[in-house]
Amino acid sequence: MLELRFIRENIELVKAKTAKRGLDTAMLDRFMAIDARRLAILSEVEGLKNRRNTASKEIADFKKAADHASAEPLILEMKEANSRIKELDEELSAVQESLQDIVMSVPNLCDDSVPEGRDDSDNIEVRTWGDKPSFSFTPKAHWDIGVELGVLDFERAAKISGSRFALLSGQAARMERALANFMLDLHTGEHGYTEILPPYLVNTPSMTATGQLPKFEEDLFKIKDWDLYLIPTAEVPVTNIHRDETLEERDLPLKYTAFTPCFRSEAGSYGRDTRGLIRQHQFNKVELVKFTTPESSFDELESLLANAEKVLQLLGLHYRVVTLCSGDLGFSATKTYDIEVWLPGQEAYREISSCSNFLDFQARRGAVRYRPEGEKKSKLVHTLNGSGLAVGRTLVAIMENYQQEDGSIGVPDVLKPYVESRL
RNA sequence: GGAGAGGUGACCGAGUGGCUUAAGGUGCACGCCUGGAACGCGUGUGUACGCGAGUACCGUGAGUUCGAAUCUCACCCUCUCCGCCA
Repeated sequence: MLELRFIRENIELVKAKTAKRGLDTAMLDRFMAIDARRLAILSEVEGLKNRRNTASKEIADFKKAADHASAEPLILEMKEANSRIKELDEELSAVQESLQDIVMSVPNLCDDSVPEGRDDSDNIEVRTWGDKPSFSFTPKAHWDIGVELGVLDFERAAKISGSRFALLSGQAARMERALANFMLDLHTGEHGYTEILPPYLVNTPSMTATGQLPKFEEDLFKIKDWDLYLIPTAEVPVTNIHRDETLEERDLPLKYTAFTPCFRSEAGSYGRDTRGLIRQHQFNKVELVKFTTPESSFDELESLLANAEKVLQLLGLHYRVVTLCSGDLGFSATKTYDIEVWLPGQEAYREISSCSNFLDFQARRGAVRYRPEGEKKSKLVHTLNGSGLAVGRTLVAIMENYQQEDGSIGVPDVLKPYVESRL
């Protein structure tokens, strides 16, 4: 969420940045009109309330002096003023509600370094790491490898749950677990993150703070008869750890990592990625979340990205980093890097991590502040997060990159302790 | 599900209709003191909206009143005990 006053005072900038994302700016014109009405009501009703407050004190003084005759006309005056106050208050809350609806659906301003573009084809490659592996045979897609090995079962998953669910067994299930442990050990042991195991069901205020609500409810699974949603990413519960809190600057940056399942309805992606593990209603992810000062958030974005890249480097998987263009950028983010891993079975780079800086956009919605050293006024923190990594897609990458001609799958060296300790 | 207790500022905690513009304490900031620190003393210390005077905010929402943290109603949450249960 952007600050109301900022929108009012920088309306042309906000419109330009919203247009850069390829979005309609008509709502911003409505914002200006409604906001003007709001200010007019505010000035009238606050004047009346001021009068009421002073009159109430006068009445109290008269009553104390047992001078009921002098108090009477004031009481009558206030009875009349109150009916006008009630009128204005009602209009004010209606106006504020529609203003709130608009402000909550205005996306974050994209950073100046974000390239202008329409969709993912306009994303800009920043760098690549490693090389595409070469094969003496034609590499297969992971769904063929997995089904042939008997470790991926999509048919039974469909029977149990439906489409876009998977059943992992044996080596695949164990490797998924090994990957999660490996990633968590790396981020907690080497990168200084604190491990979190959060709730997987969260309420409306939490979903609103991080930006999933009110605009993207159709992407979420909701629990019937409860104010609870299945998390689409650990970003939601972990960022909400400090909702409505004031942190101390010396404690920043706060760095958390969490391994959780993620649940997404994938509404509107009907024909896409129907085979394999790439696009599921349920998948596992190790998430990285940071709370920082405004001064350091862009540096922290670079190190967050480096922390995520490290996972792929240690696994020996070729990837590239892209900067998302304005049209592909998420609603709450000011800048996002995607890491795309190479999948030889599909001869394509596929997103395996998304690392974003949200500036104070989520912090304002969730009221996450910090007190700068030596200052008395608190400020909003900056929040960041990124996948470190999507575990299911990492499993896919290993299956496709480490496949052998005989149909078996090699185990990356760093993963061997995790896999073998389970045997 | 049944019974009871409670939700007040960064934190603890007083406060049952108008000297509450929320006591007191802790923490924090600044100043004094000190060679430097601790201790001590003093001052200050929330959020939102508004150019500002100011207005609003004591779990949430509605109500009573000239006036509500304080009274009424509904709801939410936390804790304790009982029941059920992984």
